[in-house]
Amino acid sequence: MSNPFMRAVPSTRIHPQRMVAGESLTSDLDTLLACVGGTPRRIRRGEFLYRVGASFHALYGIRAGSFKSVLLTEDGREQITGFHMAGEVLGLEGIGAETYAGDAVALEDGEVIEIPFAELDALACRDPALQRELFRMLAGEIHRERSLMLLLGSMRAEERLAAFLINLSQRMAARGFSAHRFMLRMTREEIGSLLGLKLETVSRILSRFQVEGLIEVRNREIGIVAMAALRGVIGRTDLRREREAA
Amino acid sequence: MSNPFMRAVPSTRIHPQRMVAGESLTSDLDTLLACVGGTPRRIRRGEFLYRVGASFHALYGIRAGSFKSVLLTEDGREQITGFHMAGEVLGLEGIGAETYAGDAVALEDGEVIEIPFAELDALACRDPALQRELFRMLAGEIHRERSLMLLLGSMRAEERLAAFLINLSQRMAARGFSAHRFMLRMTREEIGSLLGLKLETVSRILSRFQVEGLIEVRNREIGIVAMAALRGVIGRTDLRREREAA
DNA sequence: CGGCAGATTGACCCTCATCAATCAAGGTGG
DNA sequence: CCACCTTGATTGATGAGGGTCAATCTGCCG
Repeated sequence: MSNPFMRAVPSTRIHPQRMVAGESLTSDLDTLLACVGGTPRRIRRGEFLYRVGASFHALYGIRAGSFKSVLLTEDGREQITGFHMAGEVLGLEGIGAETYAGDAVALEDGEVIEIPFAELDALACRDPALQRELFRMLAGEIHRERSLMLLLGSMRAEERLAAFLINLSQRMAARGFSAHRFMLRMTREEIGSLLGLKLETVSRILSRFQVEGLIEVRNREIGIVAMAALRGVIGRTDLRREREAA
Repeated sequence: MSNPFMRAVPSTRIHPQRMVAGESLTSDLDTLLACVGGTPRRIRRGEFLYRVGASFHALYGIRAGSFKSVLLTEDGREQITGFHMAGEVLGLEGIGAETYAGDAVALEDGEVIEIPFAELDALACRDPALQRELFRMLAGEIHRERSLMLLLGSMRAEERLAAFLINLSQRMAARGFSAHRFMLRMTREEIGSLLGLKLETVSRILSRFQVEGLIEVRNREIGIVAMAALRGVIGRTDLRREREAA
């Protein structure tokens, strides 16, 4: 699983020399904006970008801030299906459907670009490159979700947390920020919701990782101390660990 | 969660009067074949339709038989991401990518139609309706996978099994077969792999459902005795059950 | 008939959810 | 500025749910 939580971005489209902290990189969003304009819109923490069932009319490119995608069951349970940061595009799952399939909520104040889908669609009919790009983004979405399914279906709690941290680290690095020290934008409960765990489990395992010298945790600030060891967590079974110790 | 495992098919595209056992219905596959031709190909149980990493060149419409989609982690774990039956289309996740994202394996002897994607793609550039149809199918795939994520992330073993059986029943009904009696095409282990459970748990819970009078199980033959009660399993917590009993 | 894959069932125990208490950090109003 | 409240995080105790190991059983095919 290369990227359990992040839309895969072909490395050929990244410009390493431009990877300075905070500078925006070539991304799905840039690709779209090169084709159509969009309307900027400020959004505040807790606000909904769109809600499940609302009629699909636009994609949203994230300029600043971060978001969560949320799904609901009819019996009231909710699950987070992803966290999203600047440069990513939200609302893709509405393409081909009449309505948005879930909620998108801002985790902090931010800014998005609203890209009307009608325009995009009209353009895509005449521009095969854009059409291909849209397919590529949808396929990326499918890939990302499959990776998460794999995590939810076959990993243990420790492995899930390790995979989550590694992924966040990679995404930060890809955006030009430090891969070893970053702030979580979401609560423990939200992390648990994504990973299929309870918030107490998330908290306990973060503490355990700290005791083991893998990471440093101070509230929402994460420092990755031993990346290799963190990667090693994925794949290890506790049974094995105990038997080796015995 | 309307359809945890099945690609959603808008009801307007179903022809109720045609729902006779075994007759093929209007499906994604028919829609594609109305646009482009395809090459029929017989396939035997256990054969691979395509493998992860193989270069993406075609979609496959299932004419007969059933298939599983499988994903692998680099550390060797595998997980099934879906079972597919006649009328459904495989390989969608390759659209927009260069390679197939997983394996597709036949669960029994069957027949597929190979639809070269190059042709489809060329047509889609000139035919907005076809383009829209492809987007719709991709969105359906995303929707199906999100539902499975929800199941994996928030349901208990009993609920997962109940959801699985209900979904199979609906799909059988949609294809004109009995919704109350059908054969499983996959092993307990494969069911477990889809649902994030071990084969013993699958077996135990099927037995429990039988004792409770919800279903009848004889090897791979499933009879659904109390559909309403089976639906009721989803949402109930065992704690609640025990406290009510006490 | 024997062999084998798949299914069932039991015994045991590990992982994680649950319940609950405490703590830290911010924000608000006096 | 401090008292107060709220939200989020940590940590402990306990037990249920489901994984693991293992024995047995069934049906099927050569």
